[in-house]
Amino acid sequence: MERENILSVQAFRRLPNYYSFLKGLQKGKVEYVAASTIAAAMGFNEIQVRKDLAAVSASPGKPRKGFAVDALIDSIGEYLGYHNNNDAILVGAGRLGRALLSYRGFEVHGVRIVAAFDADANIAGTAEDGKTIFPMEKLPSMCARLHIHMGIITVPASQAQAVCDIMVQSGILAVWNFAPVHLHVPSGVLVQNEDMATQLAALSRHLTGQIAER
Amino acid sequence: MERENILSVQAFRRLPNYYSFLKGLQKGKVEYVAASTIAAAMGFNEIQVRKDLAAVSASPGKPRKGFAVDALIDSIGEYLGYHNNNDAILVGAGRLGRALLSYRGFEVHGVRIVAAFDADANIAGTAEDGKTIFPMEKLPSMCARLHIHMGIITVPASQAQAVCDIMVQSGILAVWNFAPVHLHVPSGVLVQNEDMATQLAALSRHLTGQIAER
DNA sequence: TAATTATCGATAACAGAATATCGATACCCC
DNA sequence: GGGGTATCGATATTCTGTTATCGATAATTA
Repeated sequence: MERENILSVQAFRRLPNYYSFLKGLQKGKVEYVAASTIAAAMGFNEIQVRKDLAAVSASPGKPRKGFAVDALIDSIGEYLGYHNNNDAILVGAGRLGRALLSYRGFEVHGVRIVAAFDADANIAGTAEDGKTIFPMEKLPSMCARLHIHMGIITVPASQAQAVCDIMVQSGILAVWNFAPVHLHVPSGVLVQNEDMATQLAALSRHLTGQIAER
Repeated sequence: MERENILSVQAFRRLPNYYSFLKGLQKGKVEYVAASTIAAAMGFNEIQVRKDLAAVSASPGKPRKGFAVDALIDSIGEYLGYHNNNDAILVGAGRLGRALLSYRGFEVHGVRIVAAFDADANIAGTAEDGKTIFPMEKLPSMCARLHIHMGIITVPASQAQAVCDIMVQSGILAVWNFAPVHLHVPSGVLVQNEDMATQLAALSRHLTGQIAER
C-alpha cells in the first residue's frame, strides 16, 4: 500500500494550512506558486515549506515557476485523506455535541456524522439538525452494521474513558476526543485530543503577561 | 513580573492534562502524588512529568511522598492563568459561534464570553443563551469600554483576516481563531488556531491506512 | 538508631526537527 | 543564443525536546 511517507507530526499539521491557502489561489486562477510565496503568506520558513511539499507532492516543482497549484492541492488532499468519505458517530449530545452535529464544516474534509448517542434517557430520542439521538445500547450494532470506524467523544471527562472503551469494542479505530482527559486505547487505535482547554490556557497566560506589563 | 519561566510549547500543552488529573485526585482526598503515578496515568514518560512539575511547581516534591496535590493544582492553575478572569468577545454567530456562546466549559478556565458580534444584519439583534448579538460596528467601542483583550473568531475563512484586523485595532491582544486560515497580526498579539481541520485530517489519514490493510 | 527504599532533581546522552548553505536547473531578457 | 536570476532539492549544521543515568534525600521499618 506504500503509505507511510513518514512526515513529522508537526509537518503534518502544516499541511491543512497549505491546503486552504492553495484553495484560495486556485479560486484566483493562479496556476503556479513558489514555495517562498507560500512561506511568506503563512509566516513559515521557506525551506521548511519546500521540504514539506517535496514530501507530499506527486510532481516536483519547476525552477523559476514553482509548484502547479492544482496538482499540489490534489496531492495534499490525497495525503490527508480528504478524498475518502469517512462516516463517524458522536457520543454525548450536550451543547458541544449538538453544535458539532449541526456544524457543516466537516463535510469539506470528507467526514460525515451519521448518528449520535447519549446515555441520558431524556436526551435520547430527541433530534438535532434532523439527526436522531439514540440510546447508548444501540451503538455497537449500529457501528457494525454501517462499518463505522470514527468516533467523536463529547461527554464529560468522567465518562470519556468508558465511552471510549465501548467505541473500541465496537470497532472504532479513530477517536476524536473533546473531553479533557487522556484516553487509554489499544495500539492501532488513534486518539486525537481536541484540547480547547490548552488553547484557552495559552491565551489566558499570554494576556496576564501582556496586561500586567503596562 | 518574573513570568516567562520558559517551558516548551509541548510541555505547556501537557499542563492542562495534569491539572484535570490532579483535580480528580483532589476530589478523592488524595494528599500526595508521585510523578511516576501521574506519568503512568497519562501514558507519559516519568522523567518528563517530573521535569514539567519542577518547572511550574512552587514547592518541591518530597522524596518518598511526592508532590502535594493541592499546592500543585494551585501552581499549575496560576501558571496557566486560570485564576485571572478574562472576558472575551466572539465574532461570527453562525452554528459554531453560537455553540461556543452557549457552551459552559470555558468558565472553568476563567474565560467568559461577554458579547458576540456578526456582520449579517439578519443575525445581529437576535440572541443566544441570553446574550444579544450585536452588529460589527459596535465592536470597537464595546471592547474599549469593557477593557476586553481576548477575541474569538468563528467567521468563514474569507473574512477572518478582516475581522482579526478590526479586533487588533480595538485592543484585542489574544485571538482564538477557528477559521482555517493563518492570520497576520502585529507582534505582541497572540493567535491560537483551533485547527479542527488538522485533527480531522489526522484521523482520516489514520483510517484510510488502517482499513486498507485488512 | 541504622539499613532500606521510594522518590526527587540534576547532568548527560540521544533523537528529531528546524534552519542554513550550496549546487543544479529551467526560464527570462538582452 | 548566452548570461543572469529565480527557484528547486540535497546535504550539513544547529537547536530544541525527550529519554536515560546517577547521586541525594527523607520516610519507613527493623
